[in-house]
Amino acid sequence: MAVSFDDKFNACIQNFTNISKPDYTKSELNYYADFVELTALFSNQDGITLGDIQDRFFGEKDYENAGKRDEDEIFLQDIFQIISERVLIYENDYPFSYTESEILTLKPDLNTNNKLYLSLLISSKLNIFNEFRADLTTDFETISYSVLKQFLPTNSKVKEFGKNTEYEGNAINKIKQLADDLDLTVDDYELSQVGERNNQERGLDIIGWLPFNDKCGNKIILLCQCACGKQYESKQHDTRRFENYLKFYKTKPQHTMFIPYSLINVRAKKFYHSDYIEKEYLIFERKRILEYHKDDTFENLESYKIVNKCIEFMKSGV
DNA sequence: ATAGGAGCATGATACAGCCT
DNA sequence: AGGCTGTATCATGCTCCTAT
Repeated sequence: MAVSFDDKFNACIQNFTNISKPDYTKSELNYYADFVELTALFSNQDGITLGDIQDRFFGEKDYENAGKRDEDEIFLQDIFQIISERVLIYENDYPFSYTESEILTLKPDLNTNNKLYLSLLISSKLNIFNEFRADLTTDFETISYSVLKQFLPTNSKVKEFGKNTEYEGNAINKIKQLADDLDLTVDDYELSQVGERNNQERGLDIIGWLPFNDKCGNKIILLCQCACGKQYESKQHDTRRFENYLKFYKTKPQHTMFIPYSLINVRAKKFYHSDYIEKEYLIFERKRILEYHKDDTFENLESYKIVNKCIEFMKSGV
């Protein structure tokens, strides 16, 4: 009854084929750019052009007036503008080449970071890679863990609190153990509000802190949440709950999110979708994750296998 | 068996823009 | 003005998964 890897993969390909045009909101060009990159990944080795995407998105459409047609044309150009930007900002990490002839194609030889890029791309399209959802979300947490370790000074502590956690018992017990590790006390009333039968993590996936040898609770602490789904906005409150459970001492924890989407807007030196990102959050998005992933964590993950399968699939030229 | 969590789909509602 | 249409937002519910 076990579904094989190949079956799952084929189901994903089918999911992708069934979507001729994803219906994100018009302004979400990033998401469309991701979809275009996926199209290039699953095309045969010839790559794709703006015209191919035009056919895929609007092939059936009868235009009543030229204005609408122009509007769609500009929309497509804006998407490819984002892709041109990505070529520049991701440099060697970018797994695609976008040539002078304006063909988007997968590079022939991909290094680990190129594959990690593809993994993040796939993880941000869980509706398509639905069959691998569990693998992709747990692997994303593992990747985020490794990134945070690389990002923080070498003596800092980084722990997984979600999947693969070393903390045991129900949520209340996990939080108590964590408080102990951090030399903090818990707010008993707030903690009593957590169900005894809640065995999970209450929205904290990873935690990192800069330790001191003393037992004083005054320290820099990062509370991290990993979110693959498109609704990462709505998960931003999750780590805030820990400000109720734990009595932080003279410092505020740094709320942090890991997101597989590409959010850096180079020209503005800010984020795309900036209005979705709350105050006082540190964001690790696609570009930053690639910048700080330096060890071999990724190569041992299921998502690495999935990426390789995609590449193999593309080269077989179906 | 059960609870909790992740993520998505769906449907109701409100609203802006456009046509007549 | 009235009505049509596409779009955005929100709450709800569904499915799948995991830990106990």
